Amino acid sequence: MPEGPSIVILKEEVEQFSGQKIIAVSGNAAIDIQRLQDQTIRSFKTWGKNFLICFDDFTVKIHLLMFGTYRINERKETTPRLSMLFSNGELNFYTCSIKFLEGDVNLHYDWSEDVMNENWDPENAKKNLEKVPNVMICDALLDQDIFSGVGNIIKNEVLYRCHIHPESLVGKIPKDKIDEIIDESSVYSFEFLKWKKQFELKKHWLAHTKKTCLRCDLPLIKKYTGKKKRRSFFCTNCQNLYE
DNA sequence: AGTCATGTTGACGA
DNA sequence: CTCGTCAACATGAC
Repeated sequence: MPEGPSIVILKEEVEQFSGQKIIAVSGNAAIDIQRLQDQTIRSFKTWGKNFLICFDDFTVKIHLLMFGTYRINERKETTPRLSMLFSNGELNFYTCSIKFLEGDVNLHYDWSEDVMNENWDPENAKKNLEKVPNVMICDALLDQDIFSGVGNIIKNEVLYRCHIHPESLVGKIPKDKIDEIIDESSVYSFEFLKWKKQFELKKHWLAHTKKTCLRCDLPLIKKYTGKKKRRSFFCTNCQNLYE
């Protein structure tokens, strides 16, 4: 379900509850969620795949992991991890990771690392990549401390668009291609957002889950690459391997 | 029906 | 202590 763009959609959908007081709270989260009773939500934020509910002195960090879901003004059959009731509706989260962050949320996150944040800084990403020359680009793109919000779909689409083999080593990739990868990680994330909202995300996949290269018509390779061993779809003819 | 997947954390052993 | 591996979590699509 969730790469960065999906969490941005979540944030947009719950804005109706920003500024609202939580009049009832329940759920099976491992932490003391009763702390939220009568608290007023000051803002919603996202950092990559992290959804943040900000209060005066603390923040609730929600990560949907692979299977997390949510419902707005609806309920599922199963017990929610966290359910919040407001005077104007309710918000329910299921099968997700929920933690507290204390104090100012800005002390917990570097917003320049989030490819969808207004403070996203490509130069910062470039510096971070220079620190890991021996890492495969498929792993680097999934590193949330470099490309916060990028997930496996975005990884595959960015590498295909940039003609880069996923097992290329960061330090061996030409500088101009590094710049292109960094730029495309943000550009594609916003295209992902647009297409996801139109319920036509999959229609626009060029490589992810595809069998054939649309450029040269040769079969795409499916391989679990890098230390993260996440599946990659790529064309050995059209994507250059730098090693 | 079984397999697999848009993800992360923490335990464990070498 | 650090590194790598893997189990755990848990749902829905095919």
